[in-house]
Amino acid sequence: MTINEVAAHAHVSRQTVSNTLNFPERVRPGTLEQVRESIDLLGYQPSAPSQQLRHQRAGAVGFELNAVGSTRNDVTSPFLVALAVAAPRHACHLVPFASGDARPMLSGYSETVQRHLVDAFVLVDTHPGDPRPTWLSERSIPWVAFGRIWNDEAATTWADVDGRAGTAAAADHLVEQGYERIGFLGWPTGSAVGDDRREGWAVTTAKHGVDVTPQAACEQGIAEATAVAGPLLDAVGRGGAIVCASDALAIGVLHAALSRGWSLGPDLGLIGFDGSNTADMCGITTLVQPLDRIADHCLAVVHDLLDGAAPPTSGSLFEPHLIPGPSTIRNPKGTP
Amino acid sequence: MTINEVAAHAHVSRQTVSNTLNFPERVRPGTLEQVRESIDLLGYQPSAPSQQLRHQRAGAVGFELNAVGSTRNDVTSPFLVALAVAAPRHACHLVPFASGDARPMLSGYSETVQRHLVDAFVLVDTHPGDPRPTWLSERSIPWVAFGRIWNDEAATTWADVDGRAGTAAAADHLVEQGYERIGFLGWPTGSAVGDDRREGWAVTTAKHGVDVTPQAACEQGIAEATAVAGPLLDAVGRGGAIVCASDALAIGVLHAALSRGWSLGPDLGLIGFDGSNTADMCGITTLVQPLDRIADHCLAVVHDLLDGAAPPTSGSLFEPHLIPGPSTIRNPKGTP
DNA sequence: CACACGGATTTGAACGTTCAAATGATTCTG
DNA sequence: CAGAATCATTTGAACGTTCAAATCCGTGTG
Repeated sequence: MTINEVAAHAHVSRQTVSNTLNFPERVRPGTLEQVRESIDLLGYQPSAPSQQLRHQRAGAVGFELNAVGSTRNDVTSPFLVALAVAAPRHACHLVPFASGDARPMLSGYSETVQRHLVDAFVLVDTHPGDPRPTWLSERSIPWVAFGRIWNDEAATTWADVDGRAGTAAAADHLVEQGYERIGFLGWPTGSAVGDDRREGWAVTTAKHGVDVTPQAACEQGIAEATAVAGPLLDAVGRGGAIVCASDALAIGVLHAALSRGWSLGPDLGLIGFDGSNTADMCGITTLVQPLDRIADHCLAVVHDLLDGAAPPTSGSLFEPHLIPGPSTIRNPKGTP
Repeated sequence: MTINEVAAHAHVSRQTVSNTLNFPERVRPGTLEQVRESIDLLGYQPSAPSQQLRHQRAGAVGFELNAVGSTRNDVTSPFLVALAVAAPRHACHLVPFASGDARPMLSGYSETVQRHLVDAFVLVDTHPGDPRPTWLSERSIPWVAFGRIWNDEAATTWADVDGRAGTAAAADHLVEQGYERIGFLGWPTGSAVGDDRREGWAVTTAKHGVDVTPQAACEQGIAEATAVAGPLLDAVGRGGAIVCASDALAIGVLHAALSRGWSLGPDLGLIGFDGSNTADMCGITTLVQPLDRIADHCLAVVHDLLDGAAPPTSGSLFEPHLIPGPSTIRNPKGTP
């Protein structure tokens, strides 16, 4: 089904059909309706390759998939879904690609742009020393990152979750639920994300005058968390609570708690971070990242960049949303 | 960088450049080398939109993303990565799309084909009554499924994991490790996948003459598994083992075991299914699906269909691979 | 030495779309 | 009522590629 077939059916020229879709105000109302009828009747949809060729724009955004399947899988994979949902709103589609292990790091990026398969990228799993932002900027290829850009203070095309606000909300929630001893399990000091999340907890427990606020740290992982959870559980005691920097850590703590015969909620308040499926299935209260809004923001940014607009004046932080689960219900059915 | 610029640089016509890439045997050796030099020097890569337009083929495969983020997330999301890795080998790329909740079920499929964004689909999360296979076949749009096709016995364009072989390997492994009482936790009878997995365990434990083989069933979910795990643990007793139909179920059993103070391995042998990240992080022995091979097979099938080849004579089953973890080490450091 | 033959290379056309310019139809103005 | 102005519509050209047909050029043959 091509534009010419529609034109023939509606007894107009191909350009009138084109105008009907792109500049309806240029077409006389009567003709407009008639053409629209033909379009609907024939189910015409313009061919993407033709438009891409004509416009010299792919209308697509590249997305490197290596990260999915890594430790941060819980976040990046739902984020990809959020991007796919948001894409139609920005008149674009996604092209995921995986740079094979054997090939140069950035080959996937250069190939997809050079072949005009994509005209911009969404980066995930950005980290200090990440070569991608500078590499792309040097070639003036538009990009936006989910996650802060550590290399370059001046970079503004990024969106991230407000970890501080998240753990603050977690601490608020625990106090509200009646927990009086609130610990924190995070990652070793030095990672900006981790420090941010720790600080939200620290400031907020202080604000509420919580007395017992032990903390511990370990690498991201369930076994790692279980290993260091002991002293933390001792410190907050039965009936205390722990805020974790990630859902994996929370699950590790859960295992440690179960091993001592503590049950989630009454014996231990527990809050994770990221809104992973597993946390939900375990009944752990968690901080859900607003991935739909973040995805929308990312696509809006690259869309504007492609239209030649100036980059935003700063990166964007999005507050996570606390989803209460059984793990923070202190009195399942009863009065305080 | 277009073919014309390369042609000018190499002092030949555009068609010679085209032939250099597509039919090198038509080009005189001397010219060939000279043109190749220009191509390398200028870093030319043919434009995908042009080729798509000319060939009337997108060279892309559609992939519906709704399923990712669902309960089967653990499998579909790594499968997408496997597809992305395999895609370059089949000279194609992926176009993931999400049918928004508000819109008709199959709109994503019809739009992407009509716009020539994709020319085939890989289906996941197929289920009895799935409208997609017939809908696509009626329109003679090539497709292949990861998961059996329940509607249509005659369908052969699918690949799936051999659940029976998987749980059989699991039972073998447990016997080999010295476990003498081996139970099974699966899904309610009726789901073909679940029944298949149950049977592998049943047949193999019988073969080894295992005496104590209790079983139980519940819906897919961690809490659900924990809820029904009690009697099963009682039946196999301390030092027994349990094979599960999925990793989520295994984690549910793990929680029940931890609550009784049992430790994985010595007190309870535990095996999950699917090779999820979480199972790995929990140290649970699991059956990893060969997603890379399955992805490769799927893309090969649609590629052949697009070339007009006849569909395969039957669907393909792939045996999962058992990855041993601490959860099936009966004697951490010692003799039997 | 004219001529057919073969391989190497070039030119024309087309894929479906949209921009720019040209044409056609209508109304307004003097 | 001729001519200008405005609006609606059509035609030509181009995006980069590849297929098909045409041209070129050196060789061997009658």
